[in-house]
Amino acid sequence: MKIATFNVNGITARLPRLLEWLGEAEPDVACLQELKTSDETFPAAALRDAGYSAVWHGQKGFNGVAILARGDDLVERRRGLPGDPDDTHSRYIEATTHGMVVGSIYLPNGNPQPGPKFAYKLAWFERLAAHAESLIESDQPVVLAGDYNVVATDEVGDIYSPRSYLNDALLQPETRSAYRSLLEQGWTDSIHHLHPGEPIYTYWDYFRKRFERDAGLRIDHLLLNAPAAARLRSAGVDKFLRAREKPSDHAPTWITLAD
DNA sequence: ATGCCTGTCTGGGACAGA
Repeated sequence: MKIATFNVNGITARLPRLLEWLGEAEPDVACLQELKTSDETFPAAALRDAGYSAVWHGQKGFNGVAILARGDDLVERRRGLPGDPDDTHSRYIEATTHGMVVGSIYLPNGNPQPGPKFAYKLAWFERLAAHAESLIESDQPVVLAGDYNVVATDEVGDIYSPRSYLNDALLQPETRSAYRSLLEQGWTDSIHHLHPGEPIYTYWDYFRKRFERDAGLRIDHLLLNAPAAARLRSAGVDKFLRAREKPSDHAPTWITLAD
């Protein structure tokens, strides 16, 4: 069982890369973020032709999350996080498939900080933690996968160098503390668990030759509750896709679970 | 010291991203 998360940075512009990656990597489940398109314009037919059913929560121009699955039914169980009916951003969708609960997460970036965007990030993080608390004890495997917009530490496993990101919302103590609190509920950070300290990045800025220099960040994470973690076998990043024409600035990040 | 790129909506320039 292969489960992936991929911030596509615009599913319309990224459709060729997305389709070729689905064909090559063959994930059973794929969480997508930053669709940047409305519900009406989501390319469901092209994905269906590629063998994937989908649930999605779009938004015109920015945000937007989806879950794709093949080989089993995919049933949406929630769109949006509880706790703020006035939140208009499309940043969370949750479904059941293959006997698991899967959440696709696009946590707010939060820049510039301090400011209202950073406050929104921290508030959204609290709502995510409250919802995660309701999932952690599930007897079913639960996978919360997505772009958390958190660099967990200053260590080289998480970021090539913190120097040019010191002021960034992704590295702030409040952001890291929120992520740590979430993990302390009992979630396993898949890549960190299997590859502690290894520089395995999931995002590289488009400019300053950041990809060519492997000057990356690990901000896309797959969090597992105990029944899922017990089945964790491997984890990695499909860095090859970031090297192709018109790539996303993120690369697909994946785990495999024992069947 | 800095979105230096990129996508989207739009129709040229702003906004968002990290």
